[in-house]
Amino acid sequence: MFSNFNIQNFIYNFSCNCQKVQKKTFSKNQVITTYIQKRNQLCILLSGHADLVRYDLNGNRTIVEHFSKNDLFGEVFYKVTTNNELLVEAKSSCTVLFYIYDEIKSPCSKGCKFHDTLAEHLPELILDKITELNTRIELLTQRTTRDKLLMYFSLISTRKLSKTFELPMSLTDLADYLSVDRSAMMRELKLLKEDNLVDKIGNRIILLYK
Amino acid sequence: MFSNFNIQNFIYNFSCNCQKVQKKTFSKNQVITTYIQKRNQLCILLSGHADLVRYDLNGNRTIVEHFSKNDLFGEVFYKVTTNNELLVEAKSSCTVLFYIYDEIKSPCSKGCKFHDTLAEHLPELILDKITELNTRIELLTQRTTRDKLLMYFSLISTRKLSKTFELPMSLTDLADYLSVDRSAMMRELKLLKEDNLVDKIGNRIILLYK
DNA sequence: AATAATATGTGACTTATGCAACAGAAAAAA
DNA sequence: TTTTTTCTGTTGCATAAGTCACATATTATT
Repeated sequence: MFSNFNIQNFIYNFSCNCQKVQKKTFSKNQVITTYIQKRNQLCILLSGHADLVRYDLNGNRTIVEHFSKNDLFGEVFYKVTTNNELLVEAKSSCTVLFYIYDEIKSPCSKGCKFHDTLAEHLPELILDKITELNTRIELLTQRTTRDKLLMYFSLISTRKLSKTFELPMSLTDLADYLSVDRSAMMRELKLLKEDNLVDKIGNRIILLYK
Repeated sequence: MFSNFNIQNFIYNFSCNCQKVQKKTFSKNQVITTYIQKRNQLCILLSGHADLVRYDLNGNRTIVEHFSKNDLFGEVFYKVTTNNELLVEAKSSCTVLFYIYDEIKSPCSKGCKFHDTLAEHLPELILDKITELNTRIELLTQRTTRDKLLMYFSLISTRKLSKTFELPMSLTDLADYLSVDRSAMMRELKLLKEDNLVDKIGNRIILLYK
């Protein structure tokens, strides 16, 4: 995912003098963080699964992003502009590395290698984030639930290098991720099966088209 | 829009030795650029209006982004991942500054001030882009056409600091931007008028709610 | 192991949205 | 100016998608 920069090596070899790095663990359904204005928090998901979730005034829940191991999140990647609540929820037990910035690009005054390396590689990391966001926009601009499902499956299939895969989230969550009604999505999945485009055993998907 | 960095001063005072900057003009409906893989092009719209447009296999057109004066675009902000065609179309006469990078973060070997300043401020510029993308995602995750319209109007209203404003694009384009059918959108606009939430005289919108 | 909680799967019904088609207004081109 | 093109506004109809409600399966919790 990350262009040239190996985030994994980086995370496991970091050293920090500035006391601004914290590692915390969370259990399922706990709120990992809420996004607020003017805070520059950067988080790395070391293990587990988590979602960036928004609740709107109508009670609709939207999964804005879905995070897996080594994914980065935090206000650094999401300047808060509207007043809808944004929070990151643990979908399973999670370990998270928290990092608070004063200034994004300036080097750390304490000579902290972690901070400096991160600042150096931030442009690449942000560009990767942009790619994800653009993909998400492409997904959301699909006009029908069917097209959203097919595109989503195609993305996962490409990522997993296989036409058969387990969904990385529950079907309930997938509906909130695609921004469609769950039961309507289930109906469409049934139609996709009937049309022999997709097979489905529980949460395992098998793409049948070439 | 741009955090600390004044893009306007920057553009009008640039100097460049590396011959990689070009200024071009376009007339309405001309294709300014197409997005392709592995090219690092950065463009600045000096005047006019333009759209980043995607055409899918079903013939649907989606306006991915709408650009006005001083907006930045190009592959730097959009790594091409899918094989859908992406192009920037002039909506009126446009002047565009083109810039080709070899490496995004490295300083210019020719000591080109333009290049260096841009590289220095790229993180901020990209973060601003992220904000736009996130706003766009929030717009697209609105479940109904009504909610999309209301949120879009609210965004423009905030930007223009007025409850009355001219739409920055045609209604036909707005439908492609919100990813909904044009006639269905027109119908919803009529319903918004009937419900006294919005008034509309041609392409001028007046928000009536507090 | 028993209970509770959450997720999946489905159907009947309503509503929102897309589609096609057209007329008039506005804008662009000749 | 006149002509052509594009945009706006509207309708009838078909269909996709949301709502509600419930049964069953699966997964946590006690």
